Amino acid sequence: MVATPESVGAVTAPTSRMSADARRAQLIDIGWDLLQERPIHELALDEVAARAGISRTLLFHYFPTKADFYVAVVTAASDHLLRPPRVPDDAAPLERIRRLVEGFVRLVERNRASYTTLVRAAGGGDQRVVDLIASTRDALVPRWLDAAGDPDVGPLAHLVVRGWLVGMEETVLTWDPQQVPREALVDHLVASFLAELALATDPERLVEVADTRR
Amino acid sequence: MVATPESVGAVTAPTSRMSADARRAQLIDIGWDLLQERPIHELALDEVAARAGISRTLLFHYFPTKADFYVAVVTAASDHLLRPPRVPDDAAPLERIRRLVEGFVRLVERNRASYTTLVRAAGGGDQRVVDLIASTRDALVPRWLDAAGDPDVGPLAHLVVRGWLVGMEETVLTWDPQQVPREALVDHLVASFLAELALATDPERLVEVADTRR
DNA sequence: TAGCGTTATTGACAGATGCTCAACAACGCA
DNA sequence: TGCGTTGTTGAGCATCTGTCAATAACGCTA
Repeated sequence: MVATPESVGAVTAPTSRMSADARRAQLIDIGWDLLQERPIHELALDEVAARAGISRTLLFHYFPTKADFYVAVVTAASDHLLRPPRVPDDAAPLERIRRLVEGFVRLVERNRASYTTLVRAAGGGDQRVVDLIASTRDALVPRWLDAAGDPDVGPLAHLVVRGWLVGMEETVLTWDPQQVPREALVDHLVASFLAELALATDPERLVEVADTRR
Repeated sequence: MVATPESVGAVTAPTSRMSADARRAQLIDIGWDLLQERPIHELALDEVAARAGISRTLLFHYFPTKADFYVAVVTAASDHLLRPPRVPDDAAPLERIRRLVEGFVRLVERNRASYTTLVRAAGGGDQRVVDLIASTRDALVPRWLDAAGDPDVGPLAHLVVRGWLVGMEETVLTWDPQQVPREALVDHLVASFLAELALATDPERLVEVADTRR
């Protein structure tokens, strides 16, 4: 279980003997909280242990190395934040894409700090974390293609849709609602995705995309 | 001076007394080489000093903390790799954008490992590095807008062009020339940028973009 | 309830690393 | 030749990761 914003700073009760699973979960929870405040190399395991009210040795009992601990924390956060979105089958492609965009914007609105921490972890940390984020992104591509009604596209479309997703991530993360209205952002992202996909598969369809914008 | 792929592993001569500037450059050079192999938190300053043939103390003389050293290394690499591209004024917008895309693809082709190291540094390291990469990207946006002949656009266009640039970065970095021909990639990116910009400013122009693809 | 195996838990220790301090030595200049 | 500037270093301190052997709490069975 990963810390949600509500549980941040929750003081854990003075610890007696805990079950292995509960202890692991507690430590990961604390690790995630602390990782919001500072990057991994500035985080001492002493502090994690202290917050849990246990000795540092016990931490090493559950996670052989600091890197292992780090990977466990980021993996848990990834499971929590990047849960694959559900798209209703009955809606039209345009509507399904809009739902996906809406879902992501909402996710960032609710967990901006956590999400930033997570994607930044993709860079600095362990190779396993880099791979984790990369494979999570890879897994996202077919979902968006399915939603668009274009499941079977060539390698170029796969490649650029993946890039588009990363670009959208950056766009939404740097988005300032004061400068750009929420609806304008969502509208643009939907049209942008359709245009990108059309360009990579069937350029004639671009005209249709233009139509949806008038 | 940042290490180019050619200078990697160059053994520096046994050191006598060096000028401050030369020593700094040498240390940054070595730091960059080592940063290609492993992330910053796995890099011991002992090793940097050993490669330079000096004591660890001297390293601290030039860079007060390890973080300072890291920032200096990444900054130097950024200056070298992200040098602002030159665009000829005489060409048409379409051609100028193509030049920019070509330039970036070529940059990645020549320095894939270095570039990956650099953008990954944006995540793991110091806050100053995060800011550096962010401001470098910000500075890139007006250049692309100028090239497209649309210097004065609204905040939405700024935002999405910035996102598009990050997406393109990801696309080119994960691009596998075996699966997608170089020309197809470049063609797509050019059209994609124009479509993105058109969507954010003047949707009617999308039709023109479609024309350039037939 | 007593005994016993399992395992959660810990204190003490070792090795590595970031960083400080005071002193030395090479160089330029009057 | 002498002197100030500065490039350079070894020794030492504090912190942090990781190890090891021992302890104590718990569940299970007789």
